[in-house]
Amino acid sequence: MALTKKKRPTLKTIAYMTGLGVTTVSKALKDAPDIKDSTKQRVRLIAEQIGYQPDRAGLRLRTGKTNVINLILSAESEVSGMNSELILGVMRGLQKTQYNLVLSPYAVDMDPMEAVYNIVDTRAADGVILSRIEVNDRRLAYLAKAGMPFVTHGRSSMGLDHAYVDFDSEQFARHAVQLLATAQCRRVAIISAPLALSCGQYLRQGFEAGLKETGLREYSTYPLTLYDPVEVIAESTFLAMQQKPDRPDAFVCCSVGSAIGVIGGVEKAGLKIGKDVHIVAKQPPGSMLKWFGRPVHVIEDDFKAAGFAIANSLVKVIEGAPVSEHQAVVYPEQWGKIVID
Amino acid sequence: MALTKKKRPTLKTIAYMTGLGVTTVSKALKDAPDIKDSTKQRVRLIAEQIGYQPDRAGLRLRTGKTNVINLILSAESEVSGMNSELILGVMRGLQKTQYNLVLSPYAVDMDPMEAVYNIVDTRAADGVILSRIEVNDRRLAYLAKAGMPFVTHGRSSMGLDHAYVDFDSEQFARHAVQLLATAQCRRVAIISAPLALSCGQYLRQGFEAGLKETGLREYSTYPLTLYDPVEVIAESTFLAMQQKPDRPDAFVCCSVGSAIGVIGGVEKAGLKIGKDVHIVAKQPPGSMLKWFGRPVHVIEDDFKAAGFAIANSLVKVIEGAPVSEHQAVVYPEQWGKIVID
DNA sequence: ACTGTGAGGTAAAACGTTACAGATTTTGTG
DNA sequence: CACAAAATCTGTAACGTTTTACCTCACAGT
Repeated sequence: MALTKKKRPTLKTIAYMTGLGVTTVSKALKDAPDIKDSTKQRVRLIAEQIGYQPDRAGLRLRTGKTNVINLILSAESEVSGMNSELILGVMRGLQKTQYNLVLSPYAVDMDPMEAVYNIVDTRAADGVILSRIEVNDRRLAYLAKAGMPFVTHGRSSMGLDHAYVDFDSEQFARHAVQLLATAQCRRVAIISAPLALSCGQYLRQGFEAGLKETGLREYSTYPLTLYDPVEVIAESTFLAMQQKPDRPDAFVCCSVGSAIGVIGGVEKAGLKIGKDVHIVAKQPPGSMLKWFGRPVHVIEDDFKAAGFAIANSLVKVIEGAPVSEHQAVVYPEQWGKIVID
Repeated sequence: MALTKKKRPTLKTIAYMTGLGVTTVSKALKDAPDIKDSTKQRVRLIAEQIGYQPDRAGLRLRTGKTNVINLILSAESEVSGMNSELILGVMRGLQKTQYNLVLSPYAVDMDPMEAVYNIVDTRAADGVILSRIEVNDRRLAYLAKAGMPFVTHGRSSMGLDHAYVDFDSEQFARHAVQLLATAQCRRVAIISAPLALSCGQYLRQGFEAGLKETGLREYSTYPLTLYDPVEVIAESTFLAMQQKPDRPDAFVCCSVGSAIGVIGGVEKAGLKIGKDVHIVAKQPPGSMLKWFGRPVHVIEDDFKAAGFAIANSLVKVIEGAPVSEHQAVVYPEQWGKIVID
């Protein structure tokens, strides 16, 4: 019985119920100054009662405001744990806001610009979140020129002033080398990010600064990045371990996966982590790394917190806040926590 | 230069360019039967040229079609790897379609129905994807009654015919017990999903069927689920190992995290995986579990593939396909692959 | 009595789209 | 050639919202 097909209430509904005009209701609900207080009260009461919620399509059509935030991310599963944490953080940051989060994939086999083009010229979102930022990232240039607000996870070095939240990769790499120096290491290898990415650059800089400060040498011929499969990293590490006189005795790993690969390679060569080889790794909080039970120096990079901060910043930037006030480089105060079996 | 503020082309633009009416253009683009072929050609050509794309807001306002698919997921990071893979799969499945993927968080501290209510009565999506399905899930009942298409990751047992993609948990648990029986185990514990979840039920059924077939006994007093923190699982396992005469010598682990916890607990007690204790675990492909180098029987649950299938099914269901044609229970053909150090 | 002012309200238009009911042109038939 | 029928095209209204410009009324000042 009475499967009353209650239609969604609109401004018109409220107008009818109050006896006012649609315009008046609209203004009352947004607290315009030219509506009597008592009227506003009345309108709000009814709106509340019947559960009025503005129609997103009508609003969007009229005002151009989409109430959508678009998160562009790689559709590959590499480092998917990182993506996952970032998404979670963004979701939480957007939770109490009016914004919907939509995900745009960007496959490796397509032009990275495509997603950006699409969002900009269909005006599909009020703001955009990007990660995997390149040193010279055309996407950012395009978004900036188009006047589309955006916040990136990672800085860029193209003289473009934009909002970002970034882990201090430079400091991480420097500290990592220092830690390894105090552990009496001599030859250190780094499994970094590709140099095309801005974090790759910062890691490099920090790493080299660390080498200079400590006098450690780099075990170079090691062109791996954290995007390489664990298998590959393990195998390369195994091979490196065979270089009897000159084998690396220390690794800086910029991801959990690469640390695991290195552990695998080292142990396959019959050597021992924490004795023959020392590792400093970056990981998100709660990573499984510690359950490996190997003594690895760990520095935490909290992707979820980053996502949260990014979401908050983006909302502010959309509301017109200057991007210069939303540029954060973060680093855990308590770094170098050592996890031992 | 000429930063011509090119406005987005609309039907009106094309109408003006072709000299036709807006209605005609609209119909031509959707291949209506009452438009001359040559006209359609002409309209399509121009639309192509100027890069016309229908306005989502206008369309949605007029037709009620949102072109949005909503994925509801827990905002907690527990088992986030799984979420992540599922999301990736869904993204890929929606890649070439007209649909946008929007993510709705559902925090533990809020009514699980809230997200569903919201989507339904603001008509925020054309279809919904749900996971973590309960035996008797009110969300599904509500969606069904509201006529909102949905596909779940997991079955439900409430006599409601709906579309789903599900891993065959029952078979998994049964096979797991069989594998453990051939390894000469006697007392087996299971770290399952909560019984409130439908997969918890299936796991239980399969587990008990396996016990009956093989004559193995359950090490019961073990109320943990895969949602418990790894630390807790490790500690409980450690304690269980102290029950000298009656300690479990086998574990069925329904997630990577629980397997890791069990490994931790067992080894803390000074026992050896593969000798004193055997483990069968379920994991997504590419999990880090194998790098633990412990001999664990592994059966793969491909969340990404599930997400992909779910997305495809949902699109079909939205288009009116009967849900009975979109009910899949999957299980890897090649199961019981054994990973040894 | 006329004018001006401010408070409180409103109708109409517009955003981009499609359904509906016509309108116009072309074709077929006797 | 007339006229019906078919083919092709079009204007209007509507979806829900906000903006713009306008209306009405009461009241104060002259």
